[in-house]
Amino acid sequence: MSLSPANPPRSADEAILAKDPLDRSKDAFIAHWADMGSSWGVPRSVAEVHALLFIEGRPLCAEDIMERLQVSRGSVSTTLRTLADWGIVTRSRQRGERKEFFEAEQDVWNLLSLIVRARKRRELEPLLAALEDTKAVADEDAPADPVALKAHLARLDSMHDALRRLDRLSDRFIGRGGKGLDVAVRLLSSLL
Amino acid sequence: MSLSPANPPRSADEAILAKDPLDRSKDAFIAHWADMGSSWGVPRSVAEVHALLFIEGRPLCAEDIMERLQVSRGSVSTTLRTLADWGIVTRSRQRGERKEFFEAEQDVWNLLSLIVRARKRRELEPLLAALEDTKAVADEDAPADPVALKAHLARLDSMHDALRRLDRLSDRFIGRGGKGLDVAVRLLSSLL
DNA sequence: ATGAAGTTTCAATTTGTTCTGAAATCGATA
DNA sequence: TATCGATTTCAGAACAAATTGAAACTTCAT
Repeated sequence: MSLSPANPPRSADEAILAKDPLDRSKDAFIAHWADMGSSWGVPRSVAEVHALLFIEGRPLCAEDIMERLQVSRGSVSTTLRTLADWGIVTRSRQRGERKEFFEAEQDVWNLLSLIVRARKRRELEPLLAALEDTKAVADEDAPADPVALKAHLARLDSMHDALRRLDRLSDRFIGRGGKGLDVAVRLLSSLL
Repeated sequence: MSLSPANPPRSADEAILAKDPLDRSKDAFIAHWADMGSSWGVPRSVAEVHALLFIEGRPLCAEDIMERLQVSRGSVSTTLRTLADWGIVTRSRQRGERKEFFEAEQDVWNLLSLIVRARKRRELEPLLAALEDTKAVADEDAPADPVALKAHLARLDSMHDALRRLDRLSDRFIGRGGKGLDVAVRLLSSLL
């Protein structure tokens, strides 16, 4: 059991318990980041662990996280695997320590790039493939109503084209060796 | 009750029942769009209704949607309100009809702009405000460890700055008029 | 006013997701 | 290879979200 500054708030409005202002601020950050995560389909606890690692800015081990966030071993384990898969958290060994430590990407643009990259791979690419199939299905056999068919294909195409464009763009700016998200943003900003 | 080509698949792999290829293709689109929605935190049924309206490309009434997607009246009502709030579906009256009809934005770039705009308002802006508070909390009173405090504030700032930048960017390119996103993407593409 | 058609609301339920905790597994050490 | 600390797995528990269905409400025509 721990006597440390634990009890992080589970929702954005409860950051009231910790004593040290610094810890209260960390708790607040964790809570807000978790709220954001939730509404983007990231499990709350995943976002919480990430927020903790980001805001601590130093490697923590599983136990540290369990105590600080008051979650189970199992949950921490799965959560860390997820974050490592996305590439926004990296495992590291600490000299002389047997256990693993984890730390979060600290550069925000890099962080955002990694997030975008992961979602592109997991979601955008499969959708593009699916849209191809969907188009194929439409004129498989018996094109009953040629006019309706044409309009339908036009709709699918407009969607497919737009998404493919975003896909290619992100390859350029976000993909490994790409120019970087920050460059893209700077460029756009400068172009008024 | 309906004898129409109903029974839409609930998940991407079941688009096997309908007879007309056109309908099967529509079902496939609906399923894939719904899958995508789910992983972005949009309730499946909301994404399904939107996909149906988009792919039909013509106004439908609540009853049409209920039958086609086999969902309850209540669900359709809530769902349509959500979509209307986001601005990607509009209500319309049909000459001589008492009931309301709904149709989806057909221009994909416009659609994407509207989605981004809605999420910015609902999620990004509140988060930015919350980060301000979070910074304020940190040096409320008793700055126990000045060095740690400075590092902490630096982390919060880097996050805050990056997000604020995205916020301002989206104002420029997505704010009101339709073609903003389209233009932004074209610009970036052309800049290699 | 009254009734018919359409829509919204909301409590109860169903459905789906995340978390826990203990057991199994891993892997470094001696 | 036996041991010990650390990690992963997984079935069930706990929790959260979405859906239903029926009642209440709104609107329009007469």
